[in-house]
Amino acid sequence: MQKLTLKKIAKELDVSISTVSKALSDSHEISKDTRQKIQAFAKLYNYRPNNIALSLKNKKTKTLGVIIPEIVHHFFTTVVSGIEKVANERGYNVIIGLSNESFSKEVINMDMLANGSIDGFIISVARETQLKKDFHHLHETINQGMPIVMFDRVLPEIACDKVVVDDAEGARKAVLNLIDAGCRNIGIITTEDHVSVGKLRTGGYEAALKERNIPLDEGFELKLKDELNEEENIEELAKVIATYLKDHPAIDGIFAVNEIYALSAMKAARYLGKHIPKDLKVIGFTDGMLSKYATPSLTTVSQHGKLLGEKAAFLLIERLEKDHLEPPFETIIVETELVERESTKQF
Amino acid sequence: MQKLTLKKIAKELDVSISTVSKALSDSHEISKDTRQKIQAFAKLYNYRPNNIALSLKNKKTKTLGVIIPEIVHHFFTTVVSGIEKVANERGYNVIIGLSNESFSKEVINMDMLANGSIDGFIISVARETQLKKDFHHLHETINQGMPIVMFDRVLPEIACDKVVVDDAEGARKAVLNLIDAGCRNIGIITTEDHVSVGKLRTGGYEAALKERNIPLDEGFELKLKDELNEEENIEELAKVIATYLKDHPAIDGIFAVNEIYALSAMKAARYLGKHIPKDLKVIGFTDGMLSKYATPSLTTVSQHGKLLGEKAAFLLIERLEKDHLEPPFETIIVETELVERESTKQF
DNA sequence: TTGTAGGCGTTATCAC
DNA sequence: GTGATAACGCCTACAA
Repeated sequence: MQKLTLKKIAKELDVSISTVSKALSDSHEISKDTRQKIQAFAKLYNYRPNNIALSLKNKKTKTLGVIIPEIVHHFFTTVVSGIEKVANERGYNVIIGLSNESFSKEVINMDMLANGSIDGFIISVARETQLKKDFHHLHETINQGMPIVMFDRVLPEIACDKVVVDDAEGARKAVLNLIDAGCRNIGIITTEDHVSVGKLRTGGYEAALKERNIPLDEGFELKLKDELNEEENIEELAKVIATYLKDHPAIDGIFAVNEIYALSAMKAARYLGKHIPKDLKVIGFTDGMLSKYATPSLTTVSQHGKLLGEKAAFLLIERLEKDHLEPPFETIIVETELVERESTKQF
Repeated sequence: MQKLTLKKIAKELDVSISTVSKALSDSHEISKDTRQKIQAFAKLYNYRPNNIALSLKNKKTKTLGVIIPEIVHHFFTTVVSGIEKVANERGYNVIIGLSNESFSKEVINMDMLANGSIDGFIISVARETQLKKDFHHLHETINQGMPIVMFDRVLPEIACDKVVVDDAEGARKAVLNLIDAGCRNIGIITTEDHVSVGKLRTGGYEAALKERNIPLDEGFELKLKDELNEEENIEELAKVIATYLKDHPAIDGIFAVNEIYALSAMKAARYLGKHIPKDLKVIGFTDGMLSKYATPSLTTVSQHGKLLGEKAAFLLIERLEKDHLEPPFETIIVETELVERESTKQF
């Protein structure tokens, strides 16, 4: 019971292939009789046109390539769900490629997909790519006429549509919230500078302090090495933060650029016998499961990942269907939202 | 700067298409001279064969279709990462389709992919599909010669390769652990019966009690309605569990069939002033982030999702490449592992 | 050593 | 109203 094709239908009903094709698209060129006969037959044996053949003919695959650094990651996962939603609504499929934060895997994955498998990319670049600043694969892709939409970790060097979280503003609002809650010595736990979003969030932190005339204390900025993000270094992470908190006993508020850092900060505070939120208030970035279920539950800056994914897919599909690959390009900023929970409660 | 094709190279170098094709596959039919010339040209302009054309010709797409109920879900996400790893190693791409636990979305998604876009499926069926027991889409797919590998939520009614977690045994080990830790009145928080894994885990729970001659108390089994799994019902969930715990004050151990239920049980216990693990020990199923970062950290049954995904991809690719679609089919059981943390510590 | 022709499944154009 | 033909990009058996 192999797949049915136009050819087989044609042979079976003793008509030509093109007659079948036309009949199935309900063309008025074909007599009502033959049309109905062919349609009935096709329906009975559940004929479906072969996507691959259509792709070859139309030079459109109706599938989007999504390249993300990691899939076991709540934020990216929400973005993908948003992409998938819009893609599906508009008849597109979604192929996922994982870079694992590696430059070469990102390149290989894109190469694999760029050769006809997809119509366009939605990508959040790997950390290593940001570090190396080697963007040849992105340039080549665009030069070949394949549109790219970047999200979250975007590159100013690349001319394409972008969807970003309002990182700086989200961080600013978070830090202002800490200040309003009475914190005066606010620390930040962030990533190394090459991670664009880490840098932006740090910028927002600094802006908020400046705005309220709180002097910036360099020592209050803790930049954590990339290696500490590995799963097996959970304990190590908390220890590093504990040391930092001990070295700066005045700190009464922490803004962390992600959930894990925030939770680790809470754990570290617990080691030191500090009560949260009484002695130390904490705000994280990325509103995932962890924040919701933590004890105390964690106040976070929600990024609306799903919405972000929807916008990215929308942007890409619009560009594809309008067949308009030239500038101007759009950058959509998705607003963040402060979700207040127990870790910043006032007494 | 459009994509380069054999045709264009042929015209450019004034040879025939087949010469180019042969030269690029380094065929000895072609003289060393022309071969080198063509290869150099192709390399210079970065020629890549078009995947779609290859797929059409070879009737192989080298891509796997993965259908899962949800992507914002740690377990499925780890499985996908395992699938992606093996797929990539063997030159396959991965298309993701989300069913959102809906029967019709599952059918639509599979239909969309089954028409040539992929070579085979890896699927964990939607809750609604298990409930409806309508498997026509799966049967049709298999009848058309497209192999399926089912994982986690598998159906005995379908003849295909399967990869499952050792649910019953994992549950049994967990409950035995509770008993050994001194619990005598052990409750279970589980799903409705139509969820296959919920049922299996409940079976393991009952087996463990029987094994240790602890009488089964029907009232100790709390079956939670599907609706309570929705995000917005977090608080509701904890309340239902709190009522249950209050109604059965003797309970000193809880086995929950997933992370959320386990965490909600801990929250409920906290409402009631019960100390964990002193008054109540808790074990969950699914070793995700939440368990690791909970306070107290949660003892769980780890399912090794990534390994499971790797096995599933391996099974599918093997079957595809051996071009052997007939029985016998294989069922691989991935062992679970009890990860002991604070929620079951003895005093 | 190189080139021609046919076919994978589809649709569109043009001829009958 | 129906059918033959070409084309999408590739590969390969078979000529030349």
